[in-house]
Amino acid sequence: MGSQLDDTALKAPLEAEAGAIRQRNERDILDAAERVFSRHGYRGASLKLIAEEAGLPKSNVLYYMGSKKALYVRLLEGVMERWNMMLDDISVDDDPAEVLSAFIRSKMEMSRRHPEASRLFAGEILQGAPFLQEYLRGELRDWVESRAEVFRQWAERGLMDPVDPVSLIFLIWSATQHYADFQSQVAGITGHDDFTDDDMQRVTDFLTQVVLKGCGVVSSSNS
Amino acid sequence: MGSQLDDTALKAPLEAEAGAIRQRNERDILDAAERVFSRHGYRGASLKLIAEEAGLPKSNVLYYMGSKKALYVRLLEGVMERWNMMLDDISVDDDPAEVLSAFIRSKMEMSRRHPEASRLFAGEILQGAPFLQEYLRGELRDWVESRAEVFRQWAERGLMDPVDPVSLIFLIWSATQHYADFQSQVAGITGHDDFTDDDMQRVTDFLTQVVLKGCGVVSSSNS
DNA sequence: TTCATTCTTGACCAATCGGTCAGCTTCTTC
DNA sequence: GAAGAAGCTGACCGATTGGTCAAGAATGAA
Repeated sequence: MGSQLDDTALKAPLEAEAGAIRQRNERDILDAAERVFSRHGYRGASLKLIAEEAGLPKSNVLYYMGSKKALYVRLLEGVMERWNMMLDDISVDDDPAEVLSAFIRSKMEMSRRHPEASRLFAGEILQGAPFLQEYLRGELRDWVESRAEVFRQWAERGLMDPVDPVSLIFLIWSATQHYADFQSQVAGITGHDDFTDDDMQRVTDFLTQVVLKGCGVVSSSNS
Repeated sequence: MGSQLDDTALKAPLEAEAGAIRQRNERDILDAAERVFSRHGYRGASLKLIAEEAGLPKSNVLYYMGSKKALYVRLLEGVMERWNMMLDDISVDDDPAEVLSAFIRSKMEMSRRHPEASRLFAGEILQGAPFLQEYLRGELRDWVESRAEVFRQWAERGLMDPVDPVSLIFLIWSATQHYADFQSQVAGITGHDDFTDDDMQRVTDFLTQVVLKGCGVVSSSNS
């Protein structure tokens, strides 16, 4: 439905795309909130701080977001949306080496480019996922199960070892997210306060090598 | 100094071992606090809740611990102490396969047996390690560096691939801690609300296999 | 028994929290 | 330019926070 020209010349009777002012302010608030929530956790973050970070009075934050909880949930939804786009179109006929490499690479890039979002998610899970339980047991579970099935079939075809696919997914998740969630630990130990793109590339190569070799993935076209 | 019989018959002029009442109450408070802090984070945890969990009035908690911050720091110190005992005596002459297996196994057992402690630590790191920066840049860094040196020498002797040892340590840390820190995610996705010892064993075997094979560790005596 | 030390606790406090609201200004649309 | 919608915000509220304190109860060594 709706063609391509409903861009600005529409009344937006329900909500959809609101005025330009609203759009800009909501963007500012969400950006600020992502930083503050990821730094202090849900309860540790205060609306006052978020408002200051966004350069608005506290009342204005409430005006646009309704409540602290609503703001938080909206942030989480945004993260999940970006998240779900990953590995969205793999099939048994793809090359395992390529798919797993791409998976590791894109998760590492996520850790590099959106560490706050990653930490926001991590904090939510760490505290028992009070707002995400439904998502975990629903969408995400299905996502994992369908990828796991592909891995299994690769194993059957002898393209990789018959390892438990779910454990493999967890392994890649945890190893890559570590560089966002535990950034301060990584920085403290390596001494690199600024983890450069080069550092990140080295880690990506390391993980790719270990995972592929460790799972006995036969590389068709390789480096 | 001090022989073995200074057990109970001593005045304890400074602090050391205080009265039996103090010892019992402090233990109760610390246990309760570990649960509450790990569940709600530092700022999310309230002294009132900790007190209730410990079965004491709030004032009593302050009486023994001084302040919320002091209680939290003391908990962290306890976790670090247990932590530092791991892999404390490896040498170049040990068998890489055995050492790495033992490392993975003991970290998995830690995740299994002390998930609250693990989550407490994770929460602290996630928020930028405000209380642990010194520890990270000092003790822990040295710990990592000395283990890394052993890994390097193993590689030189051809006992494993020349992978970056620090990345390898991070990989094992993250993959094992995942099962404590992200317990709710693991539970939500696998459907196993109770992750049994058997599940844990399977994951341990998986990780051991992938890491050893992935790093080209030659197993001398193997399974 | 004496008496100092340790322990226990409810009342209280200033600060901060998320959230409401009335009244204001600024836009948009005809 | 009138009128209604959208945006803005300081004052205010009840609840909760970490922490203090004084006064009393229990404990233990002499």
